[in-house]
Order: sequence, then structure tokens, then C-alpha cells
Amino acid sequence: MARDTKKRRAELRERLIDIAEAQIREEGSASLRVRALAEKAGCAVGAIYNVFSEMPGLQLAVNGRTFARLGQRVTTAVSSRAEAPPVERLIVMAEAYLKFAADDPNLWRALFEVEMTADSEVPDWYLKDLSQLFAIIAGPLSELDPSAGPDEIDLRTRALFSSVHGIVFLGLERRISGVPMHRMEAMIEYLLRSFAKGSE
Amino acid sequence: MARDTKKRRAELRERLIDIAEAQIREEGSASLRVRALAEKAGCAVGAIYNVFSEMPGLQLAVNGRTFARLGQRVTTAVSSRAEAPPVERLIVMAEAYLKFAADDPNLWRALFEVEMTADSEVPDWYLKDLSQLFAIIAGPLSELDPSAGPDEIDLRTRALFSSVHGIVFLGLERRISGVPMHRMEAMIEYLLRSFAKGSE
DNA sequence: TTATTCAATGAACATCGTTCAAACCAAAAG
DNA sequence: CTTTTGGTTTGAACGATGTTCATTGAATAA
Repeated sequence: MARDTKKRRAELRERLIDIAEAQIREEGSASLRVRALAEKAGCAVGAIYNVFSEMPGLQLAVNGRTFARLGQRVTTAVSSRAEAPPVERLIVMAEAYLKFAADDPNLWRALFEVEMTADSEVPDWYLKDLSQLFAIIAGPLSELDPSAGPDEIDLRTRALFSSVHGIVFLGLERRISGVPMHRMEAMIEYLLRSFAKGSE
Repeated sequence: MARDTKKRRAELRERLIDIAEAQIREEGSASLRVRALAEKAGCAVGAIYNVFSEMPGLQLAVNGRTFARLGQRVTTAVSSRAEAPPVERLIVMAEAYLKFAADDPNLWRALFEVEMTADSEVPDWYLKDLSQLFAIIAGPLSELDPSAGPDEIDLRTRALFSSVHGIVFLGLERRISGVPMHRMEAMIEYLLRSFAKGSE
């Protein structure tokens, strides 16, 4: 019996994540409703709380998937041009990031909208995945300037990632501007070529 | 009577913004409660809706103040060093931005957390103030490279502002990293000197 | 003084996340 | 086969939330 329960729980868990993911993709993370979830999943509201003790946990689970896909997209984008000079690789990665965000703005935005109650800590995989993403960026950067120590590389990595993130974030913020895609690409290219010039 | 009413409304309006501002500063914009507001303002909940037809409107009013203070801080910071070379002025402005955000993280964050219902448009002053902020940045940038046309300057301005914003945003995101202040300053300086090098 | 007008009031409403006593089910025990 | 038992699933109920609107009340006009 215990086995059966575990299986059903796991199935329900996956189903819930599927439904929540679709909902966030289409209507944004603020549109998640327990009751709507329960109806679509064909279970009672209480059953959801057997799997996710709080709603933010479900959000976090969706974010886990999103993060994984993001990492994959960036990785495959850069691996297809492994021989290109460091700057070009940085640009490829940054534009993969941009494209990912533009393709699924709601899911991407949800990554930064996790409700932060006092008790819920940041999961380990969150920080691990993030540092992996940083590691991918650090590669070309240290190639660009082999004389820079690890501390300096870390600083530049964070600065660069944050900058690209800022461009994407404000660029996709419909209410402020609504910058067309090709201009965002131009900004990123300008940013990264400047970076490269400043780091050689 | 009409005069009296108008006056009382205006007073209540100011009082509400005061209270909401203090609340957001201390507990974040998500902690705003109509009932708590009414109690502190000494009025009924309904009275609030005579002044702000929806809660997001009050948020927006607080943001208006915040934006004004932000603009002032950046402007006075740079005007105190009007003779410095363009790069230095950019750094001064960016660090004023950083310091402003770090001093009042909740109020600053609230600028980007406005609930966006379909009907509520972005107020005019929002875009106007933003373009004013952009204009301040554009100055040093076009000094740095007089050959760049207005379109190119606009692109660089947005890219630079967004980049600084990204560094501050992710740096203050406690849950991801919690980057110490001096490292954020170092990132900004690195970013802007690279920018300058790439633009000359 | 009386009538009129409009703002202020706060109980009521709809909706949200969350809880928990009761119903239920499947396996073990009698 | 029937009964007991342990755990899960259920959905009504709870406490908060933003928002509304019939009622109250006070100030002006007649």
C-alpha cells in the first residue's frame, strides 16, 4: 500500500507541475489558483497540500524545470560554436538567454517572483544551478584575460550576467518601454564588445 | 462645501501616501493592507476608495515620490562633480543609484512591482520621469563619443542603465546571493570603465 | 426650521490560501 | 467473510484579503 501511495503521489506531483507550468506560461505566476489546479488535476484541494505543503513550493518546482531548460539552451547554443573567439561565445550565450526569456516571458519572469516567506529557504539546487550557469560564463571570460585571478573573474562574471539580465528584464517590461528584439540584441552586443575591450 | 471637501480629500490623500510609504519602506509593498491603512489614517476603508479607486493607484503614488527622490539624488550627485570626465560622472551617477536602492530597498523594489491590471495604463509622469533620467545619462555618453548619432546614444543609454540596474537588482536579491556593497561598487566601476573603453 | 445633497461609513460580498474533522479505502486480523 | 486498523482523500469551514453599496450623517440652501 505504501508503495502505491508513493507512486500516486509522484504522479499527482508531476501532473500538478505540468498544469502549473502551463498556467504560468499562459497567464503568469500570479494567476495560479489552488482550486483551479485541483479541478484540472481531478483531485481535491486538500490533496495538493499532501504534495506541496505550501503553494510557493509548487512555483519553485516549476522554476526548477524552467531553470534546467534555460541552462540547456545556453549550453547547447555555445557548444555549437565552441571554436569561436571568447567574445562571440559570450554573445551567443547572452542571446540564447534573451531568446529564452522572450519565448516564454511568463515562465522566465516567474524565476524572479518567488514569494519569500521567512521559513522557506532557497533550495540547494537553486544555488547550484546558478553557479553552474556562472561557470559557463566564466570560461570565455578567463580566456579573454588569463591574467585575472579567480576573484576578479567571479566579479566580472556576476557583473556581466547581471548586466545582460538587466537589459533583458527592462527590455521585456512592456509597461516601461517595450524595446524591439533587434534593439535588445544590439544592446547586448554593444555591452559585450565593450566588456571584451575593457578586459583585454 | 465643495471647497472643504476638496481640501479634506487632498489632506487624506497625502496622509495615505505618507502611511503607505512608511509601510512599504519597512515591510515591503506586498504588506499593504486597506484595513491597516484605514485604521492608521483614522478613516473608514470606503473613504480610501474615494481617493484611490484601486489600491495599485496608491502604490503608484508612492512610486511617484520615490522616483522623484531618486532623480534628485542622481542629479545632485553628478552636479557636484560637473567638471569630472564623462566616465567619472557615469560612475558617480551609477553609485548614487546603487546607494539609493541600498538605503531603501523596499521602496526601490516597489518601483518594479506595480500590479498591472489590464485597464490601468502607465501614467504619463512615469514615462516622462524615466526619459528625464535617461537624458541625464545620455549627456556624458555623447561627450564620450561625439560621433555617435542620437539613435546610437539612445541605445547605449538604455543598455547602460539596464546593466547598472541589473547589477543592483541581482546584488540586492538576498535570496540569490547577497553581494557585499563594495563588490557591487567594483562591478559597476568595471562595467562603466569597460563601456567607456568601448565607446571611444 | 426644514429640505437637499453628497461624502463618509462599515457591514456584507466574493475570492483567496490553508486547515482539519469526517468519510473512505485497502490491507491485516479475527 | 466480517471486523478492525492505519492512512489518505475529501471538501466544508476558517480567516484574510480587496472591493462595493445601502445607510448614516453633516453641511448647505431654501
